[in-house]
Amino acid sequence: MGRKKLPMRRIENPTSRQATYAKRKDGIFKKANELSILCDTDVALIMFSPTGRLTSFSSTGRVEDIFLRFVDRPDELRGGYVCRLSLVF
Amino acid sequence: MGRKKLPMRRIENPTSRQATYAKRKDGIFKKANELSILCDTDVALIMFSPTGRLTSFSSTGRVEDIFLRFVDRPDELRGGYVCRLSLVF
DNA sequence: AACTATTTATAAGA
DNA sequence: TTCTTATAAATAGTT
Repeated sequence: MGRKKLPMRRIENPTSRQATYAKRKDGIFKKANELSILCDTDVALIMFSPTGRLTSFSSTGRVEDIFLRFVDRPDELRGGYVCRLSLVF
Repeated sequence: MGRKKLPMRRIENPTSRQATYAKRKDGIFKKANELSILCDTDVALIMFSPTGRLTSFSSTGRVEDIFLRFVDRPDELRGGYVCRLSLVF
């Protein structure tokens, strides 16, 4: 989106990187919130900013509660994807 | 987005709810992946489908690794938001 | 599973 | 830094 298409790689300029983080953090937050409401499902989200600040979101109770439901499942039922390894968009 | 604006409440029709979940799950996945690449930062995401299936994403290593960095912080530094309580969009 | 009309997110710019 | 806006991207309803 936006005036130009952003190449999908690390933004080298620290000011731009932080600015993009601030905007996209809000966006993904909103998406997580909407997903949990529209689909009546549980979502947990943990994000660290480029400067190390933490933001977390949980659709219900605490992040820990949702995380516990995650660790209770065997690996093969965790639906796990790791960035840059098995994810290609 | 889409042909009509969706009211921000639970989608009652189970087929529509699952269809919307499938689309938006992919979208938020993509956003999480892009955020971690563009801003060179860590992101973890856990989502349950309306039928209980789990999907997880981690920008680095395992979800557990990022979660451990979360629990290591005192509450006031966790940047926590809970849907429908402190979040208003 | 694809399509496309619309809505939404956001990169630059002010 | 907060606001604007041109453009890219996501997606609701449809086929």
